[in-house]
Amino acid sequence: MGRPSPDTKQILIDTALALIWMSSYGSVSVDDICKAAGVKKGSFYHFFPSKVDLAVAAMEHSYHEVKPLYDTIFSPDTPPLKRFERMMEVVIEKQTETLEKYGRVCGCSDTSLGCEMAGLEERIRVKFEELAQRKKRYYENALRDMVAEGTLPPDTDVKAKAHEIFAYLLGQMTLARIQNDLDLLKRDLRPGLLGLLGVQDRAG
Amino acid sequence: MGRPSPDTKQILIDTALALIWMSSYGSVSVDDICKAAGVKKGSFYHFFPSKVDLAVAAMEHSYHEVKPLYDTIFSPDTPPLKRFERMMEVVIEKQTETLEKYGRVCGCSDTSLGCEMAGLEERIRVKFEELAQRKKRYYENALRDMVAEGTLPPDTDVKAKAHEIFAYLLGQMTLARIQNDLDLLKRDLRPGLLGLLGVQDRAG
DNA sequence: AAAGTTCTTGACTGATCGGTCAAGTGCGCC
DNA sequence: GGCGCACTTGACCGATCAGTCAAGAACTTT
Repeated sequence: MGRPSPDTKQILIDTALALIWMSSYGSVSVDDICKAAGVKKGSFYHFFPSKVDLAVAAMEHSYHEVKPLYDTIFSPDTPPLKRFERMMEVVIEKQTETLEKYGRVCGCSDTSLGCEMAGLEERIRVKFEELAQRKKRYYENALRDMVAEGTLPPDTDVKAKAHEIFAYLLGQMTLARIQNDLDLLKRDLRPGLLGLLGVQDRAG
Repeated sequence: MGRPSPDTKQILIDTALALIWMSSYGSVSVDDICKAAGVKKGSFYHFFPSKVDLAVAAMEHSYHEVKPLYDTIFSPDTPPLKRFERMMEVVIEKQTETLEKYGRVCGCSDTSLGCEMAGLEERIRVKFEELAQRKKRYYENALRDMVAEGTLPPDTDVKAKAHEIFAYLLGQMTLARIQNDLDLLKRDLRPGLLGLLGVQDRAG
């Protein structure tokens, strides 16, 4: 067929992301990905020198896909606390989507991949750290606005608090994934994050 | 040699736990475990019908190993807030141990195994859920004491708060594992958990 | 229209995977 | 002292693993 499909690479990335997110890196083979993507293995290795290269590309792609949404949620035009509240809503919406689309709660793909592979593949660890930094920057930015408006005390360690919030989100999503249960996330995500922010709950 | 080694089974469990904790379930083969344990594969399958059976046994074993410590930390003889503070110290001590012993921050073995395998092996999901429940019971117990002594408001949802704390710990440990970095854990674990508890930091 | 580049194809490799098996080997017990 | 059970051994299985390769097909460039 020659050079007909210029998006073969993108199909591979999308397929791999879905398969690995649903199960795990180790349990999804290159053959699995190729079969699901309708692409031959030779083509796979034309675009990606190895399986981990595809995984790294998938991490990068998944971030670029949600970045516009992050920019909207964390718009300086929105009151900072509302940004966090909107983010929690979106997290739950996204998890509901994967539950419907893939039949299970999938959690955060970067975290699952990172937890499994960061110790074995340095490039995955590096990519995770890069994306984590970029996400935490949104939180830090909002926290600084909260300090400015007086919602948080002026001596707040913004970087530390952003890390705490990130860890908490990641923990809740990972638990939801492992237990394949959205109800706990829906019930407990919000009050915990508000507690971390040090603001009392004034009901949804 | 006949029947010389009555602890072959235990050696296999210990070896498997260490190897899987360091890397991942998928990247450690039965051959790897046998080789590291100095046991032949036939013996492995004499004791365990499959690789996942060993993993489940390892999860169970790791819990029984720390249970006495949990009982000490969460002794009703200790003021409840102090229990949480002591637990955080122990978490950091344990992570420091694995860093020295295995050369990397390993996080929580159940979480890593659960995150990787819960969607593929129902028995691992079930075992994770059982152990998570048992750990959360310690937190709930301490939280009830905090309500009783007036540190927490009487309408506190103890189960929800225990879940939040569990998720936060799990998130911090998973991040420490992925980034292979103990410093963030040391800096941020404590203030975040105190924030979740709704008590201000009165310095360590 | 010829040459060069990009992509596809399918057959192939050696290594490794989880798991099996028959044949021992040494011990406790009658 | 011999029977039977618990355990060990090493060879073995078919399937699958990540990755390779030579050949060809379609497109671009000249």
